[in-house]
Amino acid sequence: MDRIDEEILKLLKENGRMTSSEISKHVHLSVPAVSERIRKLEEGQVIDRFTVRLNREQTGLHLLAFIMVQLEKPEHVAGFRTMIVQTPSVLECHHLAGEYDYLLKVALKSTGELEQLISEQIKRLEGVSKTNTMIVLSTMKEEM
Amino acid sequence: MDRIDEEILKLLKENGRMTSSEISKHVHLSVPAVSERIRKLEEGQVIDRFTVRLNREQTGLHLLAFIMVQLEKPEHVAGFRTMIVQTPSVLECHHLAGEYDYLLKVALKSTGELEQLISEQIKRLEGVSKTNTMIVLSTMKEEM
DNA sequence: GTTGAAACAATTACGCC
DNA sequence: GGCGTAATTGTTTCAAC
Repeated sequence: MDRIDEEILKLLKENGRMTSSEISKHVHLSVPAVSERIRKLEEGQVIDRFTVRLNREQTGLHLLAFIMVQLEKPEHVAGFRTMIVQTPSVLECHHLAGEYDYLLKVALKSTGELEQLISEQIKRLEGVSKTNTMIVLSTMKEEM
Repeated sequence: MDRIDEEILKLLKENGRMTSSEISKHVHLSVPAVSERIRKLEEGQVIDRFTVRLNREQTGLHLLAFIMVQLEKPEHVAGFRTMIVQTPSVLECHHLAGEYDYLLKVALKSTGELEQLISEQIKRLEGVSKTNTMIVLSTMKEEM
């Protein structure tokens, strides 16, 4: 990972479909050299994967929220985990140190969907003792 | 946005560099038809952009945290905003409804860097009355 | 790392419904 | 508007160095 790799990653972050020939013009390297560097960045797991960033608003997901969840005992983690993985509206789930055990980032169509998620999916789970929901009004920055 | 568009988006989410000819085999459409659909998804802002997802661990960012920030008065927002935009370790910043005004997602190399971010950048700002930091132990799910 | 040829993919122009 | 085919153009891969 040298300066050129970092430059390539920066370009690919801005446009993941930028061609190696286009990148080669920026970093002043031949096309095979660029391709090989990208291949190695993928192989070395620096690049997790190429993906597409969707506009949630355009797909009807107008509501973004963070839900903090407290789980009573570790034996309830398996059921919680299953629910998280199977629920597409849960974008992120982090295990936390502190008062709450998990932080969920969820994208939904409406407050109705949020109510349903909290009442019928999260709070219904065994072991969920407390939740705390933060509604996002607007997003200033959102990167990976 | 029909079923085929959704299938294309699903494939591109998994691999943003998948070629149109590869996609065409999955959706049973000609290559120009696939290219045109992708172009329109970009034009119609459903696709925000193509990007690359990096492995934070591999790039030395071993610490992930969420910081909730309370700002006293709206006149302090401008300075806060500037700091957020200029700080690369801040991956996300959401304006919240509730007790805290902002939620930050930050990726750092160490707790030392976290201490520095909180003490020397965030708390030093005018108007920051309270912060609350949640350290991420592990991440179960992280999508866009 | 580079270059150049071969293989592959995207784009364009067209006709079709 | 949306699609397919075929020719052109552009890009990547593979070999040799």
